[in-house]
Amino acid sequence: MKLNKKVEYALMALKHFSELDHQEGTVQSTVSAKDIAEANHSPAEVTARVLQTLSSHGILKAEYGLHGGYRLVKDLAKVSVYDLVNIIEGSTDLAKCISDKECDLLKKCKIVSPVENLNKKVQNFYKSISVEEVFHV
Amino acid sequence: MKLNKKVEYALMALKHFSELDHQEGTVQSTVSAKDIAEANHSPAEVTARVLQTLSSHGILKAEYGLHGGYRLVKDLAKVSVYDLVNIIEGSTDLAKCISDKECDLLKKCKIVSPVENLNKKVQNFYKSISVEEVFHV
DNA sequence: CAATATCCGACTAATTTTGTCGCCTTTTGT
DNA sequence: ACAAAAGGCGACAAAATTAGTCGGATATTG
Repeated sequence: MKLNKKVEYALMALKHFSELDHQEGTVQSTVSAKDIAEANHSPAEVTARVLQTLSSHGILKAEYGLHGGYRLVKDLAKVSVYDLVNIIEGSTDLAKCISDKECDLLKKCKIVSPVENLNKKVQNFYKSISVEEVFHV
Repeated sequence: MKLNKKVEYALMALKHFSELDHQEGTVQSTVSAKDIAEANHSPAEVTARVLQTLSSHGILKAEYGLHGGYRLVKDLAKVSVYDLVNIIEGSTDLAKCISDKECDLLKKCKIVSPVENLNKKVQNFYKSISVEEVFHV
């Protein structure tokens, strides 16, 4: 039931981007992975990987080169916690058995549908919360 | 964000108990840890431990001896998913830092209150779902 | 008093999470 | 042209957590 570090780093990074104020009509400047990591005291390599993942999913946009880095390109009001966790962790399933075709136990067990039921409720809940909403306490 | 095995075993066990039909006004018969484990194909020792935990928290009642075992003594409509996870896992915190006084990172980081905020929302959600509700798909 | 239960501490094994390293490609400034 | 700074990515190593096992103690019943 815990958030993992990568999701935390992603949240920290997104918060960093969301706090950059930038002029109306201008393009927000880029921030390098290194700078994000330093600002958040998060390990550089891991942070870089997280940013790459966010970039490959269209939340950030990456730019190569000397003054490269990342830029926020998606409205965080339109990114749900569900989206974020799926992007970073790859799944929001409550139990492995839900996607696991080889689970002997759960084929026999009586709780597959109850767990699937709970799973849907939880996922819908996470879908209902945007990242922006999380930041505005 | 995943349920761990112990919680799954607990759900399976509770479902087992909830399906024992028993006469109005009579005491529900006991089921041993061994029987529960066999019925659910769950490892005996771990299952036993889970049942002990449920027992020490007043959800089941244990009886020693030859015809001993466990008996459901709490209305599952009054046990929330939040309760269950807390009993089995000891915590429902989304991030370690929330209870961890020694987290250097999070003292400096910008997302403690956002994460606490999200944490409360999630916990309230889990409080709103009873175990009985999970079983009645 | 033997059989069958729960109870519980300590331990091991397996898995997952977390972080690191090395090397690659792309872009920019000099 | 080319060095420096940036992202991209596969493979690996370390740490932490989760899952499961073992041994023995206590309680109850026939």
